[in-house]
Amino acid sequence: MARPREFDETAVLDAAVRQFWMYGYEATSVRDLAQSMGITGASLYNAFGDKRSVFRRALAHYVETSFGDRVGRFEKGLPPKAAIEAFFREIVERSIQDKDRKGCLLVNSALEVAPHDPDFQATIAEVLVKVEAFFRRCVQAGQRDGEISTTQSAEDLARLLLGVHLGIRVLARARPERALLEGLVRPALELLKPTPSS
Amino acid sequence: MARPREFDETAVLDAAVRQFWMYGYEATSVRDLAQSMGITGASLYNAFGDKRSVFRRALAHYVETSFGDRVGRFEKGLPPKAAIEAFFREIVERSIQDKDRKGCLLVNSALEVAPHDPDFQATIAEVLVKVEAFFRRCVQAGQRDGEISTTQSAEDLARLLLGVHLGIRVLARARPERALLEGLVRPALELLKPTPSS
DNA sequence: ACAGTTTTAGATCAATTGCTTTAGAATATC
DNA sequence: GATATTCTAAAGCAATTGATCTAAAACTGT
Repeated sequence: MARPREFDETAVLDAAVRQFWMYGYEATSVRDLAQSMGITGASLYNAFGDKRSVFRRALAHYVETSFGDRVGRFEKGLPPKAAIEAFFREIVERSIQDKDRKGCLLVNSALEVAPHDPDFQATIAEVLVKVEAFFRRCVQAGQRDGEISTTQSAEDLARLLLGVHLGIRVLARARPERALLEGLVRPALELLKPTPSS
Repeated sequence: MARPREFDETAVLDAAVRQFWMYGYEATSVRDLAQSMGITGASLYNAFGDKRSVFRRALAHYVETSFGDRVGRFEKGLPPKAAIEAFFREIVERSIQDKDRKGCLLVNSALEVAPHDPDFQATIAEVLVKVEAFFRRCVQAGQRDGEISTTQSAEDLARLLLGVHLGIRVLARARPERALLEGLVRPALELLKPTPSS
């Protein structure tokens, strides 16, 4: 019963993601946002409420299309250890390819916005728990199949993989060098190998 | 031949470090800075030039007193493997203790300011190279002494330790939980152990 | 066709940003 | 003790910030 919105919501969200991803929350002004989203400031406030809400929506959109998609592709389509390897291979490759050094919006936000915003703190921590849970499921399945070592608990191995993952995301912004990132992953994957004796 | 400065430079730098550490570069205004440093805005510009320069000095001061001090204490006073363990133990402990979730100013800056500022990009990358070099020296020395495994190259093990370190720094801001951080470090240290067979 | 609603665009708001200026107080050298 | 220099304090600068308002344009349902 009224004039319909002229813009596609997921399309403008993609643009918002890109902007926050490149410049962070604080350094992105509402005008920057509106321009890159191709809408006016009034439309932005009309459709989303305020800057924080745009960010909230953008972050959720990013997590869904980035991490969620990756987990879906690898966990269901590959054996556990291969899923872990593919996960890291893809992230390393994208980190090296990305000339903008954007890193990971979630990790960037974990450092920039989480510490001073209880809401985002909880949201971001939850996602990190999900990343850890993904690794844990893979490790547990691999341990059952005998393709992953059982000398360390699945919990600890998952924690290590989470940490390695976050480390890669930091280096992707500061030192996106292939030798460094691949060399970092190599020992981590080696740690998963079962001991030849058992 | 003129009126001397009324404030102690390292004291105000400590205050600047604390401010940038807690709120980041963008979210810290010059007024915030001046107030926490206990000097006026004019004195700040008089003594340091501009906000960027204050940050540059503060970051250098932080690296020196934080990372530099730690390396000095552990590398010279402990056997190589113990130095690595002490390094991680101290960082984990401080991360858990810190109610402000400040994390590490260097890592925070690597994500916030490095990607868009070539100067800081180089500076921060250099420090990360030094962290990696510290780990590599420890691993190499440990491998010579036989207390660290030689199944992986010292270069790769150092890269892994660097990545684990950065991962801890991220989690320190988002999920500073003892079980998580200690569980993360455990497999990494296990990886260093020489194989019993050799 | 009309009424009702919601979109747009652009001007505009007060507040804050990094930074400068002006004025005066304080000190080392001669 | 006079001079020169550099400090501090506070007001003030233009630009930008997040957010709002007014009005005109556009669409749906009756």
